[in-house]
Amino acid sequence: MPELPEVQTIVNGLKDKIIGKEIIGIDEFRNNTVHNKTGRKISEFGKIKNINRIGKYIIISTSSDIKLVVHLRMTGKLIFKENANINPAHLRAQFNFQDGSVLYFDDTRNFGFVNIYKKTQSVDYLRKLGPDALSCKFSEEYLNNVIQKRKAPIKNLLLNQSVVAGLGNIYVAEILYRAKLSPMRKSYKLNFEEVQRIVEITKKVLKKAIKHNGTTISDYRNIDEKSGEFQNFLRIYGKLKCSCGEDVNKVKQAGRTTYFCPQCQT
DNA sequence: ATTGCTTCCTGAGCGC
DNA sequence: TGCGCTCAGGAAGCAA
Repeated sequence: MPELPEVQTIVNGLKDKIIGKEIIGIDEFRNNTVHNKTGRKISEFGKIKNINRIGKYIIISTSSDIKLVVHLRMTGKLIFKENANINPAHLRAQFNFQDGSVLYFDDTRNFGFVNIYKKTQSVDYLRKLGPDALSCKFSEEYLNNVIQKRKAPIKNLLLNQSVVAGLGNIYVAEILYRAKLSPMRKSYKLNFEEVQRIVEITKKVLKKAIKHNGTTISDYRNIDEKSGEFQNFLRIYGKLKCSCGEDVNKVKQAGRTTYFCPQCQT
């Protein structure tokens, strides 16, 4: 469910609420949710030191050099409460802090996970990620270089987390619409000016979405269970008509729904 | 190496 | 009301 802006909104919320809190335990309510690869007891993890984001991954680091890697996939939510007083419908795990506050991990479809490593452990799936979409490493030169060698449609390439980390189905649709590029265009056929447009618009759209706390279509909520507001700024994803009057086309690309306007996007 | 299809899982929304 | 079908902000794991 969540893409970069939604994950960033969650990270911002967590920074506000849980830095400095000591983890005293993690309860698991569904199998295969929490994977502790540290060889250490959860009671030894210490206090939350920092929270970061790489692509759609949330990285929570602690004072005893542990990192908790959380991925929410389609329906995962993190919900923070000062007291353990709610019972989320699809609770998979909860983090208990020394002061009685709780972080719930709720996930309807069971696709998400919490993996725990020592700081020094190398994490394969993180190593394989491309540059984060908001980092300066995701530049015109970088994307142009990657794109020249690829035959896949530009939409599929932008969804590939090893090319650029953080984009998902909604934001790729919005970016290509605003860049006036057809999602079906073969990557290597884009010229440098078009690549520039993609990179520039990507950063602009993501920043604006973060400012509006992400996009809520159905499941996504921040850690206070509040919806985002960027759905009010969507121009193509989920739309029936383009502002030009043309019907929005809906096709499948690599198993995912693509929305585009055949008039405006070429 | 790159690509795209299938799969994991649950629930919402729709037509009948 | 209820059944069956399709669809969903993701990404591993395959096979070609």
